[in-house]
Amino acid sequence: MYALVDAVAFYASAEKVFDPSIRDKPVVVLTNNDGCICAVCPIARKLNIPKFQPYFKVRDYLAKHNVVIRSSNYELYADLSERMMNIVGRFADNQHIYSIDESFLHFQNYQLLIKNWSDYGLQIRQAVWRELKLPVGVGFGPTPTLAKAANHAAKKLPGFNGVAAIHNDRDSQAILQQMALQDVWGVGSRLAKKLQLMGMKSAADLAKQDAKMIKKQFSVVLARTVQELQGTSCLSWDAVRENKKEIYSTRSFGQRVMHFAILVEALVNHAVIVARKLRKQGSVAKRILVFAASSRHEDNYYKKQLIYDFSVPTADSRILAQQVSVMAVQLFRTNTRFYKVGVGAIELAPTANMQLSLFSQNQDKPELMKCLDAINQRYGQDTLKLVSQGQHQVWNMKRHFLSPRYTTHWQDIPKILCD
DNA sequence: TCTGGGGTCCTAGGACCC
DNA sequence: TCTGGGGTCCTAGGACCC
Repeated sequence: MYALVDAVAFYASAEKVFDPSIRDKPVVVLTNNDGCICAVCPIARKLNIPKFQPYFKVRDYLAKHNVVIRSSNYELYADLSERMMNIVGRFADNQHIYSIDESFLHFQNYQLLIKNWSDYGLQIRQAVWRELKLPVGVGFGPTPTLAKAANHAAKKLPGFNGVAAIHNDRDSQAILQQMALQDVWGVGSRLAKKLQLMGMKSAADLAKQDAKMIKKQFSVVLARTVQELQGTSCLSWDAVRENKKEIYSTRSFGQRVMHFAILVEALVNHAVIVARKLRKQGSVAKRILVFAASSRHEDNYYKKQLIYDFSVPTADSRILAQQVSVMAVQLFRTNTRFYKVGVGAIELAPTANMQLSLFSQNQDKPELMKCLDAINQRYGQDTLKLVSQGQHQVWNMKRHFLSPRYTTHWQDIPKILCD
């Protein structure tokens, strides 16, 4: 049995944890640079506020309905996420953290002990609420895709109170019939449209399809989804938590950037982030991609990207940063209003069998990196950093509606005032 | 003033080679 | 008369997810 546990409108709910005064109000959270709406709490959802709309387009509507607006407070969310994952992880022998607010659980030994999955889900829900004041949804199913579907039902369909369990075909039929095609994990708006043209109306119709036919007409990926909906596990537990094949760090600037030095500084910071993520999953980069672009919404849209192959694959922050700053020279163009830059490691190898080059000296200092990670882990990100990462980071993002970093900064710790 | 997220994986089509 | 293949690698862009 699998479970998927995730938070209800995680970012919006996280904002409510330390600010009970907004718990009964509609709350939305904006993406980086306060660009788009990325989380809508259940109360705000009733106002039909669409996700991923540019904020400036709905600003008046939000103001009219007294919607509370918050910028993304990643430090707060990351910390709450970690706590939530720890609580949820206690309930199974295997956990895979899928995103900041979702984790899959896999029950092997526990399976024998659990009599009633719905009750068990309720226990998970109650534990997270009691210890963290975050609402979660819990879905159980014989495959990861069905667990996802059950989770969707738990939160969106009437009759389930945040917990749903699929034990057999009858259960899955009942839920899939009420599910839209694009609510299936792996089916987006594009695929949903095509499937509708073939006469399918609900997730249940997709589940009825012949996987071989789907593979022929669409892709392996969708064929897998169909089989998963039918109750055949295709994503083995190991596949669910496989290492990433690409690792990116990209960001748009708070203001347009026209200076070379600032562009380089931003790119170096992305390189450092990519290097850290690589080390975390035990990979080294064989090939990296670096890009810089102006805004798509502007005339003379400019984008340039470059690829570089390391003769010796690496996850060393210094080496990646160095290479990226060399490449920045070719990305830069004068009189260009740069809007977004990024670095990606697009071909990876495991650290364990690192290929050494015959001709070039290996500059990697894994021990130094280990030390750097340990210090930053303990004292906060970028406590120890490269000089080229810069001091002030003027290019950083715009966050006008930022809440306090309640759990990660001493000066922001909640105070209880007594008269 | 003027605004438009970030991350990962997949694939179609082009370039190149023999 | 006049035609003409197939594999690999690369890359941009698409699709999906949250």
